[in-house]
Amino acid sequence: MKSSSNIGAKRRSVILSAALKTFAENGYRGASIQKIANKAGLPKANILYYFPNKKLLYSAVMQSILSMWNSKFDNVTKEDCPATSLATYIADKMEISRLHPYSSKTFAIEIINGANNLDDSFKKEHIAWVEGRKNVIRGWISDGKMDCVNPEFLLYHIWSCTQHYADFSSQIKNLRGDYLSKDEFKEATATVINIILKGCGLKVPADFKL
Amino acid sequence: MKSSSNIGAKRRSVILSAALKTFAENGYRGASIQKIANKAGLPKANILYYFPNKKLLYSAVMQSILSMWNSKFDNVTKEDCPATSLATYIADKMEISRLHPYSSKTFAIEIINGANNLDDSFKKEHIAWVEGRKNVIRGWISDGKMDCVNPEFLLYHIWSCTQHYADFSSQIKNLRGDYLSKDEFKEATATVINIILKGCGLKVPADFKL
DNA sequence: TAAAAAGTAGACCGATCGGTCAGAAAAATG
DNA sequence: CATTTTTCTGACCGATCGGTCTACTTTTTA
Repeated sequence: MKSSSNIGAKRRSVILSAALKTFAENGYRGASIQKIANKAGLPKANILYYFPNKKLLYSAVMQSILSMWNSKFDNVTKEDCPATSLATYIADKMEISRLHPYSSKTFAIEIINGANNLDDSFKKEHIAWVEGRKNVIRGWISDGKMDCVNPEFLLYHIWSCTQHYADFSSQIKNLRGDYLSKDEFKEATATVINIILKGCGLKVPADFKL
Repeated sequence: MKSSSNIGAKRRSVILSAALKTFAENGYRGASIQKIANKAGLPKANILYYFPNKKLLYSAVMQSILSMWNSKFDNVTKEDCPATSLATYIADKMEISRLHPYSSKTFAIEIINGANNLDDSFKKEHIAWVEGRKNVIRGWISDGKMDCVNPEFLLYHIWSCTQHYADFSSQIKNLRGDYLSKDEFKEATATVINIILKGCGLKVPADFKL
């Protein structure tokens, strides 16, 4: 029956991950279909069999990245503990940077280049998400649970610090001689959490564990 | 006399800024010499008259970016006030993000893509610079002037938060409807300074002005 | 002012780009 | 087994790529 779609799904997945890595290392234009094909171990024409053109392949890669970005923080309300919620969010984002650096890099390049290949639907979703999270943070502030910090700038702050460990990993490697180990990543995560939470007038909960 | 080198210097400068913008918006491969020529208002062959090939043009662009990276923080010692020094450094970096976003973006893309086009000499300089700054921060910590924060991670923290406002400006524009105004940039700068300084156990000096 | 040097620019080159196509190979179906 | 459908792939296409070359114009120099 549909074991045909089985091999198709497997190929698609191989191509997507080869494409993700190639886009992250070369940018959109620099990632030729031939390079992607080489990395996937398939002839070029086979890539175009599964993804009729480069834009569609790129969109599929971008879609797989965005679907990975949902987090527990999406459902946090102002009744939740701000310290725990923010610390968890930061830790989650750091874990994404550690485990999926190519996704972070490809997304970063897309934004840096002007975000011209992102659906308007995603952009609107993103605006709504941020609006909701800002309201939660505002609630925490007006309840006196944390310092009066511009909620939007706080979100930027969290995104930038955490994504940095994926996007700028080559710089970090140059400075340290090697990529961060899992333990070093844990220490970096603790540092980011400490600075941001303390910087917002929050204490890292005693029962919070990485 | 050397009015010949005058027009040459002028052309070089026009080409460099057109190239910078084109690299930032398209990445290295996506920035074709033709695109750069169009943006500079010159025929393609004229670009190649001043910069014999694309790599050399890119290197020249990168060099002009790196020469802009020098800051007052380079000469700070552990005798200086950490709060003032760090606040000033952050403010300087934010000002670079505001005034030279294309430089920041082009540099970011280079690092994200693996930093394969940076001279080893620059990389070594960078390592030495970081080592020096880490020692200053360690001095502040051991003198009890600030919290015990991993100096390297603190530098990463500062770099990421400040460069974010240049590199991810398209995302910020999408969320706010427009780019940050000069005043909004000032507010963002204050927020970054507050979070990081407080996060390190420092107080923003009363006499510190943006 | 004449020679030399610097700057301009169109035509052109081989290589690579994204993408098409026809037909072979493999797999599923009846 | 026959046939239909899916998957695979080398050959090929026009466009664009980075880069060269040559001839022309402008500017500088002696």
